[in-house]
Amino acid sequence: MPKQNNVFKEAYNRCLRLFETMDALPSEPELATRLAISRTTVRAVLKRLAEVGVIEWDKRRKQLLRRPEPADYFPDGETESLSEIIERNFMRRILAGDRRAGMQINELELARDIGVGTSAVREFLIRFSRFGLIEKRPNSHWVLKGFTREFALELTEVREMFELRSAHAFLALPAAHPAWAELDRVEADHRRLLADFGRRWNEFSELDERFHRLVHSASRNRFVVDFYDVIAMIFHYHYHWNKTNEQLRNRVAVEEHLDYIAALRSADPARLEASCRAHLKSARETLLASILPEGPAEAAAGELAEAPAAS
Amino acid sequence: MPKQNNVFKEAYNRCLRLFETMDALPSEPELATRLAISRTTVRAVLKRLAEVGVIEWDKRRKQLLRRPEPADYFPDGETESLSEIIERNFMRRILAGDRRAGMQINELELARDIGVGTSAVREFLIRFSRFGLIEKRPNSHWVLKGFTREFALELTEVREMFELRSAHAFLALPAAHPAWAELDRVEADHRRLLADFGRRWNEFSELDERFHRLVHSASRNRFVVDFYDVIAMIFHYHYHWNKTNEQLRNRVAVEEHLDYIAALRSADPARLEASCRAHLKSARETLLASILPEGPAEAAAGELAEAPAAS
DNA sequence: CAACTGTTTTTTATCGAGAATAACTATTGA
DNA sequence: TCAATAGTTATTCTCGATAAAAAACAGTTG
Repeated sequence: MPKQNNVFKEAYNRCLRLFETMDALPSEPELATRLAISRTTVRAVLKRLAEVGVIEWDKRRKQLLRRPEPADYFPDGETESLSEIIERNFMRRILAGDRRAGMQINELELARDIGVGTSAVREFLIRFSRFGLIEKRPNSHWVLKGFTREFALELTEVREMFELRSAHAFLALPAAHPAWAELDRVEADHRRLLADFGRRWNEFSELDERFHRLVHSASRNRFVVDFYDVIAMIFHYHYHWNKTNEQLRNRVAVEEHLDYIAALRSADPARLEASCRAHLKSARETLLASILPEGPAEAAAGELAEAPAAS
Repeated sequence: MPKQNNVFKEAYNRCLRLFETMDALPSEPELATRLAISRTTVRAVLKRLAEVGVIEWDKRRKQLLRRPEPADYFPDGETESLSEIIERNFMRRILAGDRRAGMQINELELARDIGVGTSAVREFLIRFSRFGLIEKRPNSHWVLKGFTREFALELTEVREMFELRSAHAFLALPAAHPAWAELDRVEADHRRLLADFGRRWNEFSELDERFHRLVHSASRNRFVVDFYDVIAMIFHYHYHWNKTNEQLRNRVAVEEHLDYIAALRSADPARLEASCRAHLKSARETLLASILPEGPAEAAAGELAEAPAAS
């Protein structure tokens, strides 16, 4: 079974969503641009829509016959890409389940458990390795280094270094730079969120990433920007699984962000430094608090795993 | 033709080299440890050695029949691993050959040109992408971002941030830490190199990496340490292909290293800062000098390549 | 004739197979 | 008995095949 047509299915769903509020149907190239897919897939989607009776399609005469209904959509599970499936499964395993450091990771077993080919798992692991949580023993297995306290400290150390530098670089951006406009929008979204916090507090995670990526982008340095992928990945799963005090934590973070944004606008480096540091400190503490304290048993397991590698 | 047996061949060659000066043949597990391979491969090697008549092998009675001759060795080229072959080819293409930024990279074409399977190329590109020189358009091609001036500046910016911090962390290492002993050895090797510089100056590249990795290791931060892989890769190919003033550059660098080492020993943060900065500055200038100045044509090419990505 | 549609070619994403290798288990002989 | 060896099983690494998706090419139409 080579390649699932999840690009098609996902595009089909997004197309339906589009047609719920759209009357004049756009041309094939325009749809392709809108959905960020190739025209080949657009035509497949249109063909199916015509078959199902949502639209009438004769060359360049396209007409909406009826509004899409919930039953028209493909189920969520089928639109997920293979790498997303693998990532979700893998992260659940190492963050939630049996996450002993030093544990071996078996490509074949992972592939069988998730129900995908080994190549997909291999490529995922290679991509994932840049996050520093796993390490390859050539011609042999992968070693799980574990989402440990050390990992969190190393991560936040670099994060703080990069973000402080980026924040200062932000100050130096010319007033006409689009980042300032985006900062306005991000701030407005923060205030909107705060106004209805009781209901929408769980939207914070997304906003958090958007704000910090904006700050990092001011560094104009691909290594700094790319490093945020590591942070985003960790925080994504962290937000996803660690629910203790979540609402309060998020509320504090929103306030800190607003202070941080004000500091960026103040053009006062000292104030920015203080505000940025304060926020980074509480982010670090939150992350550290979510990590189970490790006993010496864990360290021993790590050493045990180290030994057979040499032989 | 699945999988080249280059681990076997390389182990075979190293085994021959071992047997040139060895009389009592060791056991299988011991040989495996010595050659850092599995016993299975050791047995394959022994089997072949017996077939060729270098040894006699009956269960646990092994005997050397004759000394290995040059003709017994496998040719060197065949001992290179697949990923090394791909890396070398790829780097030659983008650093030496047609290195227009924005250029598309075609997996299939690369695989055909190099003469390997597509999976090997895919996996290489995924691994290589963390160096920030290429970027994937999902479901589509890779884009070469190019070894440009911007790349070099972004690389050195992070490098300087990390190395300064690591150098200061080095000062704080306890006197008993093994890094100080390694620093002694590295310094001694620098002096030895300097004593016979006219002949051995091209050994500097290796020593350079060893020294800087030692400094970075003091950070005790996997992201800092791993980042040196990017630097090492770039400098490796840079040393390999840019031969202008090479000897002089290396000599200057050796002197700077010695000053840097002395500064580490001085326990004087201000002196260390100055010495480290001076060396990093000249490293940056050397790297920048090796990059061809880019005209506006290059930037235009980059923009052109950006456009079709959306469609 | 520019934008669109129809058709064909190329490339990517994924799986399964098989050689090379590692890991595990049983055996042997001093 | 126990360390070294022999035999067996499991896993990684690589390739080739195939469907999905993208891209290129070739006609159409207002």
